[in-house]
Amino acid sequence: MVKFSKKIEYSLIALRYIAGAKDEVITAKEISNKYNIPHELLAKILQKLKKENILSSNQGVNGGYKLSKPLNEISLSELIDKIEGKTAIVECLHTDNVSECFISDSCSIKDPINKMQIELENLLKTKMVSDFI
Amino acid sequence: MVKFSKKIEYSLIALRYIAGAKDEVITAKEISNKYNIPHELLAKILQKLKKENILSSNQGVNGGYKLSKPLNEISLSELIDKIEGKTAIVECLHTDNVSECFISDSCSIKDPINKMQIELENLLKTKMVSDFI
DNA sequence: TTTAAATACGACTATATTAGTCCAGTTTTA
DNA sequence: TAAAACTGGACTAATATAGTCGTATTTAAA
Ligand code: SF4
Ligand code: SF4
Repeated sequence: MVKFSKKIEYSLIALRYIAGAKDEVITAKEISNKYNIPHELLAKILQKLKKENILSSNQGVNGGYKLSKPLNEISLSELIDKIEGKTAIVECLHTDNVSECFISDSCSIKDPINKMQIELENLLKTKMVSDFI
Repeated sequence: MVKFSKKIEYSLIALRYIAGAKDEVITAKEISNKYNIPHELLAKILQKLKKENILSSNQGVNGGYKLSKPLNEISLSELIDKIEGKTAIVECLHTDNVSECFISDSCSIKDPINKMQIELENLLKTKMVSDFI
């Protein structure tokens, strides 16, 4: 029910490492070597973080990634939404999604579940990536 | 990252229904009909809830389930643990489990993740099943 | 005493999600 | 021009969730 995906864990490890490093830019390889994270997978994640404006990158030899903003300005909520895509705790609360729960009409717990979702979101919003250091 | 499983949703719907019904006992069929929940699946869930002492049951004709304790004494945390089995938000925090994350030795985020887990658990412990009404 | 309605249990299949791999680019510096 | 790095998409593998099936047992009532 509540579980971090590896993508999120790898993101946190990588962001933390990049934030703490002295070098101007950090390569995916350096991080994947240091933490035994599968290189191709980590590369994908960093690319995504770049696309989402959490990282910026230089290509070519001596290229790599650096932070676009400090870690205390990135909430866990934001990170999750950007890495995994915005999700809801139950089917019927997805906004963008077309799939509909076949119980929906008769469902008796929608409202309280909705409130629960908000409480969880609030917790995730107040947790900053910088808190994972 | 945070998602209710159908088993939990069905549990909540069923518990709520059983708590609100006047009849002495409620059958799995009655609930599955009313809410379009797959009967066999719901039956499994109710059996599990019985085994975990949240429900008690009578077999045979006119049999069914009733609550073993009031809903305000069952936390969401307890329900999840009993239905899905005790889980942790990351591999390395599982107590019973033997599987080990291959990053574990070098992992830099174990401690803060651990704290996060405790915060989430606290939220789930304070939410009672009776709050889902 | 037979039948039907119900729980009980375990194995099985199907589907969805997550994790990880592969390959063929492009960019940049030495 | 070669090597080091990012870029991007398709692919496969592994795992977890959701749902099904078959068979047995219990029990009240006809
Ligand atoms: S309608 Fe009810 S059962 Fe279906 S996804 Fe929403 S909360 Fe869950
Ligand atoms: S060791 Fe680190 S990466 Fe591995 S499961 Fe624990 S927190 Fe996640």
